[in-house]
Amino acid sequence: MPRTKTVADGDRDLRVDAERNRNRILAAARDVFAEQGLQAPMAAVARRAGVGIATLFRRFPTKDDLVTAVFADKMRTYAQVVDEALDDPDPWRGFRTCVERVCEMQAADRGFTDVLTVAFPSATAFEAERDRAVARLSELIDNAKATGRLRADFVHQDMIMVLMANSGVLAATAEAAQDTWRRLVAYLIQAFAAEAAGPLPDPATPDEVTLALLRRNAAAGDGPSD
Amino acid sequence: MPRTKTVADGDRDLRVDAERNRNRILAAARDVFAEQGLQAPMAAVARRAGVGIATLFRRFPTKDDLVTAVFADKMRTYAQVVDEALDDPDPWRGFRTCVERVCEMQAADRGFTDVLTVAFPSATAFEAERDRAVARLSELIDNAKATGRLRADFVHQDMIMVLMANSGVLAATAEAAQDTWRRLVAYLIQAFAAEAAGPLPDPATPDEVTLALLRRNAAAGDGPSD
DNA sequence: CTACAAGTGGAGTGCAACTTCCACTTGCTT
DNA sequence: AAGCAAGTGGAAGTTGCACTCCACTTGTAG
Repeated sequence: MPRTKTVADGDRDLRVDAERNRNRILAAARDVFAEQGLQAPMAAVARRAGVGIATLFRRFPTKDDLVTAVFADKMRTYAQVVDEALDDPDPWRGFRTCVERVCEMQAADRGFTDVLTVAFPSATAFEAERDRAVARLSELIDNAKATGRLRADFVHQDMIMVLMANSGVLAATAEAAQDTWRRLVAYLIQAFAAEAAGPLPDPATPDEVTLALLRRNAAAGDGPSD
Repeated sequence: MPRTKTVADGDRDLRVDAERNRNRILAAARDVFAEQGLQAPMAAVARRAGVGIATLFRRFPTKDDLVTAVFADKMRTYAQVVDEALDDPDPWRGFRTCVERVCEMQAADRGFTDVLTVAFPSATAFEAERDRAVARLSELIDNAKATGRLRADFVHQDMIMVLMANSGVLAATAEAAQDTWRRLVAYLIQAFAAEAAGPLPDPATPDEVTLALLRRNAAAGDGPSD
């Protein structure tokens, strides 16, 4: 038994060249998706990575697998932004910075915008990260509310709403008026301030929002019938 | 000279059955796009209209042509909403109603959401309507500002920004949490109130926003090169 | 150095969409 | 009533993509 194969879940140990190619593919996919969005053809990723298409599909049997792998990282980074915001001695400033940072990341990555707007792959890879992020975010929100600066009726689902809204602006302004998202975010943050508080419709439940965040293309098979 | 052919621009007078089919196609397209979005196949429109595909393409040589024809109407309706808002004796209430109504229309029509988010066809058909709408909108905005309720740094481009943002929320919540857009709009309107006013990044120029609104898929040929 | 399993690349397949072609039908003119 | 241009439907053509197949190459164990 030459190979030690201790790792079970998906990646047994690859031959060194294969491992190198795998990394190249991931890096290429990160770039390509960020630039062109998720609809970028697999061939483009392969070309950028300098490998054949077959190699790409051997490592990631389906496009969803590749997308998932690429964005698992990103999701981790998002969670990290929340962590950093928690370190800010001024929770309200931390909160605002968090919103801005997250939207900025979105603006820098067309692929992530697509993930929210257009389609999303298998969910499981993200759930752990998501739950952790939600917990931290709720903490941040509570702290900010405690200062009296964040309106009391803000809920963590609103953060996802911000991402969705930002997503729409980014998608529409990819070619022109590219800084529009900053204005949107500024408006929203001002709306989140306690002084601005007026009545709001009830938010969706966290579960509904999660569903909205992940579902999307699962319903691709709903029959248009006639 | 049997046929009177007075109408020059695109539609000479059709045979009565052809005219009937044309109307059926438009009605079908309106429905199909509203339900399924712009990515609905042409075949679905033909099927719904009860005509063959060739008939559809004879009337609208390209999918863009059909989309344009369908949404020229809608654009007119949008402009009308602004007109109604101008009639409101309370300009600030008129303004808020206008924002809500427009977003509501968007929510009711998945196709219009796509027009903003995903792609857009030839521009010319809309320009007249757009210019008129902008003029009326500016008037509405000025009136609302005069009451002191609308913040002074609001610009008409912000209305498009609202549509874009709403578009993102709607696209993401098509399957779940479908009322999220109402909460977004409520937040935004509160942000537009004078009391909430804080510093904002400069808006894009009107031209940039128009470009962003119409361009989108014109750049489909930009070479990903490597 | 040799052998072979793992790895590779590019041609090929299937599919879903837009668009075109063409043999047939039909409303309108005389 | 007859003729024919306008109109029609569905079958093909085309393109763009995800994904597969297979003859070849290469890292590595003995």
